[in-house]
Amino acid sequence: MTENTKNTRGRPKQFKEEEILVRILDAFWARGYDALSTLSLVEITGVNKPSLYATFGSKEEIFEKVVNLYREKFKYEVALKSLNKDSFKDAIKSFFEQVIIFATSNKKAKGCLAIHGALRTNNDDKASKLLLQVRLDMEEVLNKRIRRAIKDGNYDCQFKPKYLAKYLATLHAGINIQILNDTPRKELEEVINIALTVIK
Amino acid sequence: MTENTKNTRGRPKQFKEEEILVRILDAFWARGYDALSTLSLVEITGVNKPSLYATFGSKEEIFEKVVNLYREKFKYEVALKSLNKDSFKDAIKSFFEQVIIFATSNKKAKGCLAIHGALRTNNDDKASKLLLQVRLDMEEVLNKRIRRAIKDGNYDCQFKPKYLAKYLATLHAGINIQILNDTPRKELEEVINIALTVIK
DNA sequence: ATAATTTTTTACTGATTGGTACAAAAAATA
DNA sequence: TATTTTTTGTACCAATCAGTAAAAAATTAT
Repeated sequence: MTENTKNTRGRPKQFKEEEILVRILDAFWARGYDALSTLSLVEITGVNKPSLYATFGSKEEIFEKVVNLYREKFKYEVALKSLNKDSFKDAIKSFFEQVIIFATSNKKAKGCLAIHGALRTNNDDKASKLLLQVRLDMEEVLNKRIRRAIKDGNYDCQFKPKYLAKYLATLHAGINIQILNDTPRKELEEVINIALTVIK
Repeated sequence: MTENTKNTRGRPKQFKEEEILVRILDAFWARGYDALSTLSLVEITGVNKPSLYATFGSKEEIFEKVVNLYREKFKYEVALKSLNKDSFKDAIKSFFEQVIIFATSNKKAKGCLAIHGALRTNNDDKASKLLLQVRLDMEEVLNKRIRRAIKDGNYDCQFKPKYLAKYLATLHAGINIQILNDTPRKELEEVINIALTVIK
């Protein structure tokens, strides 16, 4: 499916779907849903519109595929790399360090797609709802990590885990706005230092 | 200037500039800069386009006027009502209570214009830069309140004031994303309770 | 009345939006 | 070689965008 394997009839595709999706992800990440026109998609990918539509569907469907790519990317580059540390506080601290690295890793984009891309999208659009789900997923991941720490006796939590998770998700969102403000990385780390004094 | 006072020549204006600006503020607040078309402005205000352009200027200039309205509104309805409390922690806590009330006060809009409206705007647009300035202003207000508390001996600050201010601004931004997520007010208050344990 | 001034109304501009019809091109099959 | 299948390239669609030209309407000043 992904490759133009032998024995397929018809003119062969002149691009690889995955490569194109990655390029489109970067573009949506940098500019949001509404601001990125389908003509821009053509210029960025080098694939003309009818081919894009035939392969990926409408703009909304393209965005849906891109968001799924992003979720995997975030999961592997941020959550998995940080949250499985033994010490709970180290894990959370590492999570936010990775968030900063991740949010500034895309040369053109600033911050997290789930936050910036979402907010640059009409509220009632399907795209907006997709990205809300990504944000809620993220909170759920933090929630699970908190409860694991409590269960394993690694963290004496003085708050309701649900609300601590929401606090961390709020912090994550806020950090991303700071990234949009071009706040230097060093200052973000100071903010996180203060924020995480609530733990332990 | 604001009213059609006597002794003015020419056909009288059929609207009051201030009332129109307030209605436009609500609309930009709810939908952001890009998503609100000039045609929508006409429908919302009942004033047709040439009159709007003659009175307020281009869409960007209209937005600039609207942002200034918003800044005053925020200043008087949030900052002044809360930050002049004697106790520093009470002041900050009250600030966030007011933020929540303010962000949910507009029936149609959710959250803070400076955050939602901004993020729904192209990064390189003038509108985006205007709203960045509003966010930085807000941080500066918090910064001043912190330094005043330290100077007056009301708060033994263990952090650099600049970074504590940035932390609070980050929290403010995050809270607004949570409001976009439709997080209930009660949960937001729990988040703030946790967040403000860093103080004292 | 008539002239001067300002606002409103209608109708429009060129540019851009998401999406598509259609035929040429390139491959496998028969 | 001829046919079938799929993708590509061109050229377009109606809708919407921000912004405006020009004349009609409503007022004050002469």
